[in-house]
Amino acid sequence: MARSAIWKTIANSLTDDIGQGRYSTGAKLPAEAQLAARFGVNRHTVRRALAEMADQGLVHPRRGSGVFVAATPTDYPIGKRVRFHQNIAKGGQTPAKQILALETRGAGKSEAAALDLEPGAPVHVYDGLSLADEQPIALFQSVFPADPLPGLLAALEQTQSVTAALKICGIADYTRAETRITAKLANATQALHLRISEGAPILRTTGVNIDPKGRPVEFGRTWFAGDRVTLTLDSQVGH
Amino acid sequence: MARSAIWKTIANSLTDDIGQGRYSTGAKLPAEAQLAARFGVNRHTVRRALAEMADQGLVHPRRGSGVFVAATPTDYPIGKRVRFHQNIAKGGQTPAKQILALETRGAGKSEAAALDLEPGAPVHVYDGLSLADEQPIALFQSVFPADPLPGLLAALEQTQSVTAALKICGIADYTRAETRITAKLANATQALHLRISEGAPILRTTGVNIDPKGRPVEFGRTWFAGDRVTLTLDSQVGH
DNA sequence: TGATATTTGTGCGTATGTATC
DNA sequence: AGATACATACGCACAAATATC
Repeated sequence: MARSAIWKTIANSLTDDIGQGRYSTGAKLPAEAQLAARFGVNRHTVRRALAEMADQGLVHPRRGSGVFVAATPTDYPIGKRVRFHQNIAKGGQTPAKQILALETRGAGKSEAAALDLEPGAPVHVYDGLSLADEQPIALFQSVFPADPLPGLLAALEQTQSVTAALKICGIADYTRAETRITAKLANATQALHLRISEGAPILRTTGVNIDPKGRPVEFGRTWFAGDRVTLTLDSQVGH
Repeated sequence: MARSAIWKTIANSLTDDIGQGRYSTGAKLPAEAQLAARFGVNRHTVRRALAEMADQGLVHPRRGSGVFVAATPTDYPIGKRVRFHQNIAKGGQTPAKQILALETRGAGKSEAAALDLEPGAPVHVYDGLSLADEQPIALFQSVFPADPLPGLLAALEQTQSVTAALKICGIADYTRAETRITAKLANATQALHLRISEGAPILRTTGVNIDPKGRPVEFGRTWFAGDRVTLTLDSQVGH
């Protein structure tokens, strides 16, 4: 049996090192020259192994700086009930939210369509930033019909939580009716807030939440930092 | 009542033009200078309108070339049953698949874990390209346990369809057990196959399909061109 | 291949109306 | 009322990418 290529062995070894926690997330690997010396191979061979690992998203090189262990992305379940606080807490991380803007204005076309309103009807808009363990995870914009929810903005300002604020306004439960997902590149504003570089990959989801009677209560758009989040869908049922 | 900004009016007007089909997808809008003349405003004002539309993904500018109407992305439902042919055909487009590679080899670690096999156990691997209306939509790699499916590669070569090939091998139905989604940037190989530029956004999904008895039959990874696809999840049920 | 025109991207300066303190 | 900040709009010039001949 042919033994596998040296670079594969090295890649496996380093992958194992990372898996065993000998290099923690964000840590810098030894320089390529040092790794080459350790494994007794040419630097090119180490580079081939690192290239493979970078392609798999395990590490990311920074020219002139070093090769760093990539942060393992946070799992974010997209199911019938999407709850940021629960999702993050379940993964053992500490959730937090930061308010960027709270306002009431007229609904745009797509917002009106999603919420089943007339264009221009008053809506509450909540722009914010979601964090896990102090690290920005996602930018979001939630749009709510204003008429049935007069006290929502005040509740949001207090709690910062959509779930809690809706409960205060009399909506004890809501479920996800539809979700759409695309990939985008971060623009300057998103990059700034999410502390990623411009042009980094972004997962954009749009979703509509409905109350138990089927009335839309929230139209949400979320921009996840692609490097930090994996959306997971567990055994969902179609139509 | 304050009239709204000129640039907003222009953005609405152009958005309407696109919606009405006066500019079809892929078409080039008149040059900024011409639009400025048409609306009787400064070029900056037109640019502000176009910037808004670009931010919403309605158009995308190409320096030196023009501003083009963005293609409306193909909807791709991710539900309990994920079937490429049906998904595309339902959207009124013509599906096609192109085989890039068919082989049998030993399972890697992650593949073995997903398929509930020992690492190194034989697996069939199907690398391919999915197209809708002749346009590349996604790259995929499907991995199947080889032992229970001896004739699979031949069936795949004939039909190019996973569903059909599995049926030939005695698996009449299969459902999606788990799906994971992240955003990446296209590398050179992916860019080449998908005919997008390197660094363009990619939607990567990994999923496991199981037969009615709950045994994993396929471990699939798919790289969607982010600009051309929107994943949709309709009313799924969690855990 | 190379020169030229076209088109978008960027920067600066100026001016005006409208909120906000 | 005054000062300040901000959004909007116009004008000009040049850089950078692309298209064309």
